[in-house]
Amino acid sequence: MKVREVADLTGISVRTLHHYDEIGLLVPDGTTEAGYRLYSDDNLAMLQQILFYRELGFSLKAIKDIVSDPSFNRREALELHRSLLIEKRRRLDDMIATVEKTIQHHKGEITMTNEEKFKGFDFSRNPYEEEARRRWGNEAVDKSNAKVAGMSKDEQTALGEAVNEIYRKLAGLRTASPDSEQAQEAIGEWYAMLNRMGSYPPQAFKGLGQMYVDDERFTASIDQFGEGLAVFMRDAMAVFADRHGQ
Amino acid sequence: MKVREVADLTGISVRTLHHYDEIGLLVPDGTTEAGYRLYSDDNLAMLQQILFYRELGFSLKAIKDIVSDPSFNRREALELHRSLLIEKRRRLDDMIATVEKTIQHHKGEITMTNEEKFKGFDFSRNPYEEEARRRWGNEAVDKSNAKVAGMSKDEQTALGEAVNEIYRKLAGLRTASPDSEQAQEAIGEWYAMLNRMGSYPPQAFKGLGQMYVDDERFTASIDQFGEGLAVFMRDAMAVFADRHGQ
DNA sequence: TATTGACTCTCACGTTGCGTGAGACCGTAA
DNA sequence: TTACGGTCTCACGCAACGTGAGAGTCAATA
Repeated sequence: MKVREVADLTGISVRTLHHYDEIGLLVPDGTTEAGYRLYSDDNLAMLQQILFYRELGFSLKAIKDIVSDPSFNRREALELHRSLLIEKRRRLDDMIATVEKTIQHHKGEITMTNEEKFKGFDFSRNPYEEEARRRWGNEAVDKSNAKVAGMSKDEQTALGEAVNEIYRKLAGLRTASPDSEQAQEAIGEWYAMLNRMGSYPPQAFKGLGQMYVDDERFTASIDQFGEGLAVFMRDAMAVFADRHGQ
Repeated sequence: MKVREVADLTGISVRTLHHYDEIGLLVPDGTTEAGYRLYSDDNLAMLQQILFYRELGFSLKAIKDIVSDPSFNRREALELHRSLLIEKRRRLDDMIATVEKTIQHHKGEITMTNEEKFKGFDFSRNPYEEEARRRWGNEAVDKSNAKVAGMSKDEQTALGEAVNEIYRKLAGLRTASPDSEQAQEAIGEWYAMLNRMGSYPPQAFKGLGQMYVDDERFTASIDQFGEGLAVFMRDAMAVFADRHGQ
């Protein structure tokens, strides 16, 4: 496919495709003798990934790092996308609620604090680090700090909220069996998430799960999302690690 | 409130507030003798509006035009916000569905066309909407969007089904003459349908029909119901408009 | 065959919406 | 009165393209 066709298909501009070529983010697989860019189906799949991340507010540089990472797993990435998108929708819900409240407020029906007025619009004020320190203790945070520090505020916020999303999902499943399909799928998201921040081979993942139960600080903060969640996660993580390690 | 307080409350940076002051988008109501910016509650309300529009992707210049317009109606604006946010969420739903489909696709369970792969990613550059805004102005399009966005999922599904029904009926008639009684009756239903969503004077209706043929994206999607349907509809719509316009 | 007219290419500068210091002043708590 | 954090105004930097300019390409048509 030539530039124009790709542009029409995806809704982005020709200039944008040129730009992505320039910075090496999306280099077309082929060119005609005349120098026309020719995009393959693989290029299109890659572009889809790029647009996913762009929509989520990642910088092009960050996107390049992500998709060119050899450990980049398409399937896990897609599942991460899904949870990030869901998180974004949740934020939109907050904003919609804020608007509706404001409308009511204008009708004089209720009162709003200034803080309420901005609920859902609070993107850059990032609870990630504080919460993470609370949740995992300082060492764990320091370890992943290198990676996280390289991210933009938006990316960090997205991550922190995605973490909450996974916790909530797991909390909702915690009465099921840890080796149930749903539980394993959710814990797989958690695994993918952790591997965005650091490198966790299955054994480390399993050990981390054990720590959730052994270290009461972990237990306490995890169980905020639901009584017994830490134990459930430990078990699910163990099953996951055993199935995926060799 | 001083800059820092506003920044903390809203999650935007001090620099951003300075910037908004510089460009005259949000000038604080007062200053101390030392030159410190002092933001009033009105300023905060205005900032809320600004952030609404910003989140929706408007440029700061556009936002300035909007909020400084004397005819700017806070309540209507808020209701428009709500519907635009809901529309955005709907697009997010599309994207989530696309991701889920892609995940299934990776599992080899279903196949996807290239077009499907990009559904939901065609945001502001939506050619239909842009064109419609150019031709009939913003209010008509916004109102139509608002109406559709304000519907429940079920209602939207029902609407979509009704639209398809009319298309099918028209497709069945497309070999007849565009000014035949049957054709004119069916196109009349189409006219009624459109007027349920927005306001289309006969001339706009005629123009819309022309667009079905001029813009190949329209043509393609309409002709899915039958080869030549777009052309047939344009002709029938022109006849209808001529007969019903004054 | 020549000529459109739509498409593509590569520079290269312009624009938006801030980020990021630098250097100076303000305010209050010890 | 000295420290220390908040605030001010320049002013340059940067990402992600937009927007021509000028030139080559390609298929259809006169």
